[in-house]
Amino acid sequence: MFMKITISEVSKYVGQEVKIGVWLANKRSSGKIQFLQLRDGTGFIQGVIVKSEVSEEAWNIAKELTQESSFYVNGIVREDHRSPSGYELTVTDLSIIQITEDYPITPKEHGTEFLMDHRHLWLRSSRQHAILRIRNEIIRATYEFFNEHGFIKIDPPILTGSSAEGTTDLFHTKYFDRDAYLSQSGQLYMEAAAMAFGKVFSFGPTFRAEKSKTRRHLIEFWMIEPEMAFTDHEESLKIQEQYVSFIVQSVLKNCRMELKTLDRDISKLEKVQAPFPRISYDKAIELLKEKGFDDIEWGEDFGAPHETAIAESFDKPVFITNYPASIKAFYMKPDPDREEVVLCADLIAPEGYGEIIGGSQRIDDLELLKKRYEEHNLTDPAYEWYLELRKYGSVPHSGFGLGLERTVAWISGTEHVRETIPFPRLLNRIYP
RNA sequence: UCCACAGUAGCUCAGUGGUAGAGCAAUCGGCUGUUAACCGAUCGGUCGCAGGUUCGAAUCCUGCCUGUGGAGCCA
Repeated sequence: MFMKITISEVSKYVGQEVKIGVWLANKRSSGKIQFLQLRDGTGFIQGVIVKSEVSEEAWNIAKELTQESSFYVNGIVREDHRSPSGYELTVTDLSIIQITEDYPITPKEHGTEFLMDHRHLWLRSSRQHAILRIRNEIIRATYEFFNEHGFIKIDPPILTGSSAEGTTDLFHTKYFDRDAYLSQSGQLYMEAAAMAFGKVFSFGPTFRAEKSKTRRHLIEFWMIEPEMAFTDHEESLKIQEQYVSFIVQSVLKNCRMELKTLDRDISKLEKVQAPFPRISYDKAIELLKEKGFDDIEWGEDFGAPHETAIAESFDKPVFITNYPASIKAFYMKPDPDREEVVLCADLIAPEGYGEIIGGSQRIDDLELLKKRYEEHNLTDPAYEWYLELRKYGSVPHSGFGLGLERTVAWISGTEHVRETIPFPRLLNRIYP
């Protein structure tokens, strides 16, 4: 009886005969020898089958194998310098589970539309594997970091009775006889959670019904939203840079193979160590004018080309701090020394990947928050509970939101966020 | 919503007014170290849809549909 193992474990079984459940990724044959490119979800390995060394039956089965056919393979694990992974499997026997016919994704190049129509199969490719394993490592490191730093995970609702910030378009649905919306941010609920548990974080999906159509946008995406009581903006920035450094270093440590598969320039990631540079909104405007952006004026928000230009001046992620209050969310706390700007920061990733974090210190004064409600016409009684957080033991508190897919795109060096989530929801795509 | 570009074989593309093409995939055959293997053969078409111009349209014109990239908005 052979050990049933996975491809990820082969290094422990050199010289032994093992059994692996696999799919055929590709095959090259040469008359009396066949090279089977095998995958089992944990990795890839080449199986070599030689006609003179196996039964006629096994040889004929191997000849019938088509791309993505499923089968059990028996073989002896061998170290081999000719293999990219260092190991090969000398096949001794095969038993077919299913012969696949007409697998749509061939070893040749394909266009994005075709691949996205076959996303359920595209996930099997080595490149998609690498990206989604890096995504998994970032998620794993996120839990590790926040648990180590005394945060507890709190899950905000996905169905809400009103919008969080009143700015973006929400997905509308029915809640029995009433109106409801899919969450575009858990933040307001996380503020309530911070007043109950001190330091909290959420990790979940968010939904934006905006007609955004760029490489940085998804309709459904995942956010990590920490919220911290008794924490000012400065302390929040320190947590943010430590957190981002931690996930980058975790990926460097635990996803070497994946980064290599993706041909990622590792030296750029190695520089991502806290502290990160900071530039005020005022200074950023000056910097942009120096770089030839004559059209930008104080009080305007930055577009993607502006963010990229600012990020180019640094080799680490950079915080842009203290934006004008007029272009930021209603709940952000004004700078006590300068009422027209707020205590906030966006973290811009290097290499043109754009904003990955938006954060701020929140207004803790009841009267000021009421005033902001009026200015923003937030008369919906569904917001009443949020005001009460400032009525019963209000404390200084700060929080931020990190966009998972943009972070995965940056760290993995993936051009478009649609490849950083298993089944992307895009403006014109809800299939598969 | 706006701007630009694209739609021809299962896939990736060439063909820009005169007989519908190539590579890959698939099928059959050959090859004992292949790395997107290679070699030979076979199979493969509503040229996005509708209308118009023309002796003749994949090709020119109009409208529509679908997609891609970007803008705005945002993470």
